[in-house]
Amino acid sequence: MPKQVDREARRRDVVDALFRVVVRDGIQRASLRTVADEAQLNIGSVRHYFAGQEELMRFAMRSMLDRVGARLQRRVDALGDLSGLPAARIRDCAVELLSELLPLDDSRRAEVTVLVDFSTAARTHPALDDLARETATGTRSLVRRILARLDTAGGLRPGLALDTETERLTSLLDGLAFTAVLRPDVLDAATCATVLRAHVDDLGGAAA
Amino acid sequence: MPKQVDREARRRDVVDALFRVVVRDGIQRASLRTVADEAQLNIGSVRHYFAGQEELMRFAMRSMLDRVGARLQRRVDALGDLSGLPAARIRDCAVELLSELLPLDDSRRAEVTVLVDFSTAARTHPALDDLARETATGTRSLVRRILARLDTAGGLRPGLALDTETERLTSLLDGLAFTAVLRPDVLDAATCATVLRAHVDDLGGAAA
DNA sequence: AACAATTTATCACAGCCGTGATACAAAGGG
DNA sequence: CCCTTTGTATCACGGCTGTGATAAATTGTT
Repeated sequence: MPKQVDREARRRDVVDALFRVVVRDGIQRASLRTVADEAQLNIGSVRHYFAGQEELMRFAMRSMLDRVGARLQRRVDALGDLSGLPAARIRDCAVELLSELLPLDDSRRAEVTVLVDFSTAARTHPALDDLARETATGTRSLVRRILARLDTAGGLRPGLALDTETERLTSLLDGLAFTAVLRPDVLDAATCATVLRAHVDDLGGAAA
Repeated sequence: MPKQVDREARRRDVVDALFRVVVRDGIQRASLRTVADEAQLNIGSVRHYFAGQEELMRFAMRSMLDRVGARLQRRVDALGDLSGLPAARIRDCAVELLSELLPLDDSRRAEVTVLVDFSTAARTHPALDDLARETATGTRSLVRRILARLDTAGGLRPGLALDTETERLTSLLDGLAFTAVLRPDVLDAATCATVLRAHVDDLGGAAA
């Protein structure tokens, strides 16, 4: 076989460059040429590893979903078995886990920025539709599982509907992420965390 | 004086055409040429009424802010004096008012779609920054006033911090609007309304 | 009728874009 | 050494963008 180049690694390099462009200049500016420049590659090389713009975009969004999903899974595994723990402790874990979806540091800010740009772009780009849908349903699925576990541990006030609470908490997270990314001058990371904490505590009952 | 053309009316026509393009194809596709076509005007005419792309965009976003703001003000005026009313009734008014910010029908869906597109675009378009900021702070200001009035009417559970609750409710609204506009298949109008209702009721206490 | 201001309509230019086609370099297997 | 495969680089094309410059049509006033 000819040249020995790690194809997958190259693709990841290109996608990383694309993420930097999206975070810095927005998804509109993420053309094959600008991404190639950012990756210090020739546009011909980029086109060698990706069939075209659409495949690059889809692969990039899929990579981001996998990345966030993997980190979440790692966090879940690290928590281990929670059965028998006091409700307050489980609430802490819930906050910790959900915090992964908020732009509380530069790394997560970059991720959420990319996801917001991709999700909004998907509205008018059919090629990204299924991935954007997966993003929305994935978050809901995670939130629902967390609330369910919280419930079985007695960490949920009686009279709350799981369906409604799932949408409520998910929308709260989405809104926090949205504004924290787009308007850091209006909503900073600390306030983000405070609001999430307040909501989860509130779900558990009056006692702080 | 020469030709008799209502300059402001023409500008409004162009802006309405721009909104239609943004809702249909996204803000990226809202070029001078496509907007002129949508308005059934020559690009030369559009450029006669607007100095350039930037002024058109700014004027359009300002128009949208004014439109939503005016409708909100009308709603507030229609409510009249609420002092002395039972807390439950005030909660109803709060829900009614805040529902204006959610895409519960086609008209509001179009508005929210435009605002989401403009707000995300503003992240990388300095010309729109102040208007996007105004959007975010305006919503917060409204939510805060509503919560404050709810509080004085005894419609707020004790132990809630106004600052935090303002951010919480605002983020909830933003998240609902965001997903309802981008993923109507995941979050429909009815669920939107249900969640808002549940949150406001929850702020008032256990009793539904 | 003549004029002037407004409005409408075109043309041209430079700059992006994605992409097809193609040439060239490099590297490992025969 | 040759040859095939892989990677890199470049050119050209059509299409879109905003915008400057300019012409033409329209309309009210004088």
